[in-house]
Amino acid sequence: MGRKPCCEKIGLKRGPWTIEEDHRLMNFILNNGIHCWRIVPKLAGLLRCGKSCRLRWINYLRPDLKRGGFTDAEEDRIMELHSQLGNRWSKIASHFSGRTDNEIKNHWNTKIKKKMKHLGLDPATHKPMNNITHQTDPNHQDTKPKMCSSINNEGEEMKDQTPKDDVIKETAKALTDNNEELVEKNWKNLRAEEVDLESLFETQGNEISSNSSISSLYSNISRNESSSYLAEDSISLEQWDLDMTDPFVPWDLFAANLDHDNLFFL
DNA sequence: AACCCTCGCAACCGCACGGCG
DNA sequence: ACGCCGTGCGGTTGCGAGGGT
Repeated sequence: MGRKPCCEKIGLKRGPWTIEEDHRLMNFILNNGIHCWRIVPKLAGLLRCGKSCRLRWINYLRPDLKRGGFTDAEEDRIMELHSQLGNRWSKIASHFSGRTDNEIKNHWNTKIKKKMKHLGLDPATHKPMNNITHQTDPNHQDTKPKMCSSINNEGEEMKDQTPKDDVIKETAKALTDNNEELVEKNWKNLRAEEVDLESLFETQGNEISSNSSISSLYSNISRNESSSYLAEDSISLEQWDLDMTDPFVPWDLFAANLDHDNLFFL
């Protein structure tokens, strides 16, 4: 009746890995490589199933993992690849060095999905959705940005949006008019369309260089851009980086001493 | 202080797939 | 062609941390 389990579950440990288990697995793999995950736990002296060992290695112990928060560029790339590949996380992960499919999948489900909904895009289709928020907020209709170039290829959905050039002109005027609210609003949309706002700011810089309010606004938006998409996310990327750093495992030392010839199996 | 809720991440589960005899 | 086996993949769950009441 059905397939038998991949491993004998009785007597095997489950749940979070201990440091000692991590060290045992790391030492074994680095000394012996991986030929059969099923026998790895037995030979390494671990009360885990092979699947669990594989997952732990791939998602956490592998020395080439990047770890830490995703950059805006990475997020944009994930969205672009997701629009082309769908939920094929391993395929998406293959476009990034040092990122795992699990990591990307988690980031998608916890952050990017929210970000897209916030921008009025359906995470499943990457197309604009009829959002109640937009219907009740007249400002949203003109500022709905596109996030992915692939959506551009579809064409139709974007035709009714405010032309990018007009928004740029409007933003430039808002800069000179000291209209902080409009600058901030347009900034997010233009940034989402990959408009070089730094150049725009420099262009307008002569006229507003004495305007400390707009300058500081620009700095604040630039610095906190990613978190500004998500008003509910109060953790900055810097903070996240710190939180994501594992204090117990000396990765750099580990990687520096690694014989990369042993990683043929990755 | 205690409880509840939400969020993010690590880990698990079950199915799919490919290699091999 | 078929069944077995090991591995890969994507969806889901569990749990700890942090914030709110």
